[in-house]
Amino acid sequence: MLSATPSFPNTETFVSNHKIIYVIDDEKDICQLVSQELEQFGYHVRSFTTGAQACHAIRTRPPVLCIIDLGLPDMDGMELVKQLCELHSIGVMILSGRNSVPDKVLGLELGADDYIVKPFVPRELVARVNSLVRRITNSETQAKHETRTARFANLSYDPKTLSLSSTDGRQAELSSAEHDLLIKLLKTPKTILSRDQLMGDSTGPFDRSIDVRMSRVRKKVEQDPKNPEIIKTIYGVGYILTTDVSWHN
Amino acid sequence: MLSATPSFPNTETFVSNHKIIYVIDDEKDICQLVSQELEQFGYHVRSFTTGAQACHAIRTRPPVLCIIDLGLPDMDGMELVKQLCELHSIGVMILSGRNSVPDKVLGLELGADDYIVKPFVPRELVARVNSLVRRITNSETQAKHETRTARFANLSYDPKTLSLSSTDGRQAELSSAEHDLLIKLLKTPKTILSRDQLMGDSTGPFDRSIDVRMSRVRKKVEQDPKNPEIIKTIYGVGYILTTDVSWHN
DNA sequence: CTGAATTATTACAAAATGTAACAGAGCAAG
DNA sequence: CTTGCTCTGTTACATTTTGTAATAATTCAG
Repeated sequence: MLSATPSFPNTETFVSNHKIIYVIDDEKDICQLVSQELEQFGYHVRSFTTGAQACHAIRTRPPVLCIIDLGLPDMDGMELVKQLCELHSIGVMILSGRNSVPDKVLGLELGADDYIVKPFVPRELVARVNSLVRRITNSETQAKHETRTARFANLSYDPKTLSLSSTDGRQAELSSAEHDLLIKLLKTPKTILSRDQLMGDSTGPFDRSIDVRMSRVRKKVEQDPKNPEIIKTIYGVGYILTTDVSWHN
Repeated sequence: MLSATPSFPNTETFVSNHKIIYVIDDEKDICQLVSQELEQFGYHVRSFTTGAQACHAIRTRPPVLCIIDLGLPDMDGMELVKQLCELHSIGVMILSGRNSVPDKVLGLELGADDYIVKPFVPRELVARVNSLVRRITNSETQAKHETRTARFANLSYDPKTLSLSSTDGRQAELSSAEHDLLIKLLKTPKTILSRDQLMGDSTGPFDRSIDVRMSRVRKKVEQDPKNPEIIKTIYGVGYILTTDVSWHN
């Protein structure tokens, strides 16, 4: 049997980092504590003490997940959670002093992915963040295992051979980076994906490589790359695959 | 709808149920309790008291998620968790009597999505299951965007492509900010909406940006933008979409 | 009708995005 | 090892989107 294991696995290497996380809490101490802990694990953290500030930042630069205190000064935390969850597929963790079951249930049912009660153990918070980030950006692993062919618009993409073919006769081979991007879109169609979500890992915050990759994918996917129909840009947020996708063996 | 707890929002209807969940625990009582609770919420539950049985079933008929007790008789629970997480993109919740932080961290870092300590509150467990199922199925089939086409006045708006076309031949593409605005109007037709309601988030009280956006939307929507018919201004209050709206697939 | 308040529009600046061109890395063949 | 190729990120610049500020037009109370 497995007893208390003194050494944790070196999770830094497992989790793709440089991901952006927002901490929204009116208590500066909490922000600082959480930030510090997460930064140790390679995350890029920004703190906000009001909901309005956070909203603006989320719209400007969507993070991979938000850690939200329910007791904000300027708005109802639950309302913010709800909005966030409806808006994009950003991860939402509630960090609250309220320990009642109804509160937890309400938060989780509104769309939060986790609910942590203060006072909390920093290392456990990090583990939960890692877990959620892993789940959110999971399309990477799925991408590797996917062998079925995807059909969307008038296109057919075979992940085994990385080859794309259109009913109108066009054909193209994708590179692996292009493949990754396309697969992530195909796995989450009709959903806005932020640049962070599309970015596997290994990038700094001043990175435009996604845009270039997207441009390259569009060249092969779109009939008229200058007026994309299949992959649309959502200004200030990310990209979205507008078509349905079906998978075939 | 919601039987047990009328004070909670009716979010169960959002979660697509009839999903299969496996409960793996050597204590039959726990299995029974969890099963019963989850079935009330529409899940399809199967219980296993040994790891071997569960493994076989998982391979034969993969569930959307597994709830695993760490203390199994025939194998190390952690090992099972690890295998599950590596092999499939199945959700994994650990349900354990061990409350130590190292245990939690290990479990979560190995790949589990949640770690619940016994004794647990059944309703919270369900909420966490709902949350995780939502997250997992979201990444497969998700339509966070209105995908139907809206018809109003002599116009037709396709939110998938952000394109607007009129019976008289006019055509326009909306930007994403314009889209947001128009969608809000279309979702609540014949209702006065204040600027705050239309704004969504993140703006000070001295903000006229809505007016500008509205002006831009009108340029594309109205036949004669100088004399708007479809979107009227309510002086001192807000705006209103005057026409009926119907949605089509 | 007059004037203050509110809204519309225009012009401009800032921010975000698209993409061509370049450079470096990796790799296979010679 | 070198050569030539592909892939990929970076840079630079064009373009689009968006908000802000200034100005014009409209509404409403009196």
